[in-house]
Amino acid sequence: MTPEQLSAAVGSCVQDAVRDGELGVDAHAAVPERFTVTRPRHPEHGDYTTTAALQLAQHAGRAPREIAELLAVRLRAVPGIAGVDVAGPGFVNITLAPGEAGELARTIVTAGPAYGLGTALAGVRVDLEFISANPTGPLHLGHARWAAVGDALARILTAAGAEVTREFYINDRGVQMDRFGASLRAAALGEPVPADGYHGEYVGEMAREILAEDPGILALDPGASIVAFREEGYRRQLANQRSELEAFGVHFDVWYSERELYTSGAVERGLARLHQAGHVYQSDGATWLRTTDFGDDKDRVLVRSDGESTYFASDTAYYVDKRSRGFDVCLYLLGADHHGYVGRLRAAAACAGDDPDRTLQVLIGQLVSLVQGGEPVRMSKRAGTIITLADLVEWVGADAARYALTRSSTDSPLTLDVDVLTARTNDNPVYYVQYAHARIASVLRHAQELDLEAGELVATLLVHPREGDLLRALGEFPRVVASAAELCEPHRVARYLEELAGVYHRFYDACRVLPRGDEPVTDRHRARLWVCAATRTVLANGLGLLGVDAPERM
RNA sequence: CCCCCUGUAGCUCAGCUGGACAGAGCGGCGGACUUCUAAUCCGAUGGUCGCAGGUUCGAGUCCUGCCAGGGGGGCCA
Repeated sequence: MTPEQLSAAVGSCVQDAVRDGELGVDAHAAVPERFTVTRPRHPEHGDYTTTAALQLAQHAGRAPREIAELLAVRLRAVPGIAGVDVAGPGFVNITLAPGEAGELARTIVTAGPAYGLGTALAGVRVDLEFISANPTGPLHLGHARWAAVGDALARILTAAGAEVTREFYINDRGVQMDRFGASLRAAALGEPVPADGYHGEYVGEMAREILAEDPGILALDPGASIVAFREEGYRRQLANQRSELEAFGVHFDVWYSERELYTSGAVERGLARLHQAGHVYQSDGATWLRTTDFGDDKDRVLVRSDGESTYFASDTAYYVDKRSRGFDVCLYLLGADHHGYVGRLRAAAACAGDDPDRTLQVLIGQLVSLVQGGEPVRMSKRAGTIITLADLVEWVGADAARYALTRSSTDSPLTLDVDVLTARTNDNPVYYVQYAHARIASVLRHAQELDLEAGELVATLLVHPREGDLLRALGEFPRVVASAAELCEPHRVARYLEELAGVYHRFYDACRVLPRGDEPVTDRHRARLWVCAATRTVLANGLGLLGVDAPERM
């Protein structure tokens, strides 16, 4: 019996009790159809606990303990439930019949890669935009966080049934691009880079490459030369970013150019839509969007008095364009330094006629910093002391990097310690999790060598406390995936895997799986092999959601 | 002035969207390798959950106000 099935059983017991008028609750009152069952911290509280009675007591005419007793009577009649106790103020503690938990091993092994998938977001089309760096420099550590988190989130939302498009918005329009071109040209000429330009070492390197390939580029008049450098630099930088991300295991379905937004007429269409909705006005020679109609603290300029469109115009038009491409939800992953966007973006969505609560979701992630030798390492794309995504992958490998970046809540600032990450010690929990997987793979290899097929599962033999712990942990996986998707919090999967790995290691320590020496093969050996196979499946599925490899050997 | 995030064990951080006596890893202390991978496990130690109120059967979790740290507020990008 899975937690989901148990939860449904509790729900139907409640419904029946309400229907029979046992609870003193109005039959038409809003009673939840499902009550979550949780794993109690202490074993003496049973396998699962529900607080349904405590919740029902709010609008019932009976004391919580009385309700709990009534539910207990009904739950005891449910097949697969061995015992029900009422404790404390009205907790209902449930103990499953021997073998019920063990059957989960069969369920998991049978489902294989499908174990953990859900349908909560079935049919929902999600546009997930993340990173969206300027094509003027390498991807840095901050981008690395969004790359890891964004890709993991995409995988998790997909597992919850959503149809996800990973989208990268290329900021290839505006003065930063011109500054990039001017910086490249200055470097090629051996002149100092303008103060407002780009000063990283990569600028000089790239300038030399461009010059080597096209020596005539400096013969152009300065304006044309800057444009030529800009375009060639753009092309190379974008290609670099793309290959760095592929090396990191992150693949985007759509690379959307801001320029394209203009050449395709998307900006005009977006502005027309806003005009039509009546939220656009002229003032001081500029075109404004009345975002204050929808909670923004001031109106925003769409077209400046000099005729240039603002970034806000692009962002708004881009949103409208995404919606017109059929996405139900536009999900943005932004750094904390862009949180000022959220209010105006929501207002813009509302101006376009949408309900931002439904169609727009913005995740604000805190910044990443780096320490080395106890000293903070400044990272600035313009200053040149920059740690890139490629550096990180080279130093610690994609797995460790992705895992370290994904296991923390994006609400927390993340500090990566170069010394720790480069030392390759077991400080990094990814090894702990991967080791559990490799350990199981090893056991299963030995089983195969012994010609010991898992065979028939006699689930009632799985009665050791560590086996119970492991099975209960395995049962949590679908709910972890579902909540990670609902809350857009990939780190929940990582934390769960660490817990599962720990539970497995303790099981392994206490429960011998394979027969020793000439010991005859028993059903207990076989049952434990089933549990190992199930654990391996969940570890592999979970690591897969994070984009981290599940190694056969370590 | 306004907005966002954070404050939990020596350190880095979880805390299942309000439940039972507050958790993990790392560091430090003490143990376990003739046996399936010791990248592991076990034990002891370690916390007025920033402070003060409030909501209720019940608060690390929700509300209000403070304190501290970080990040933002533009006809910049």
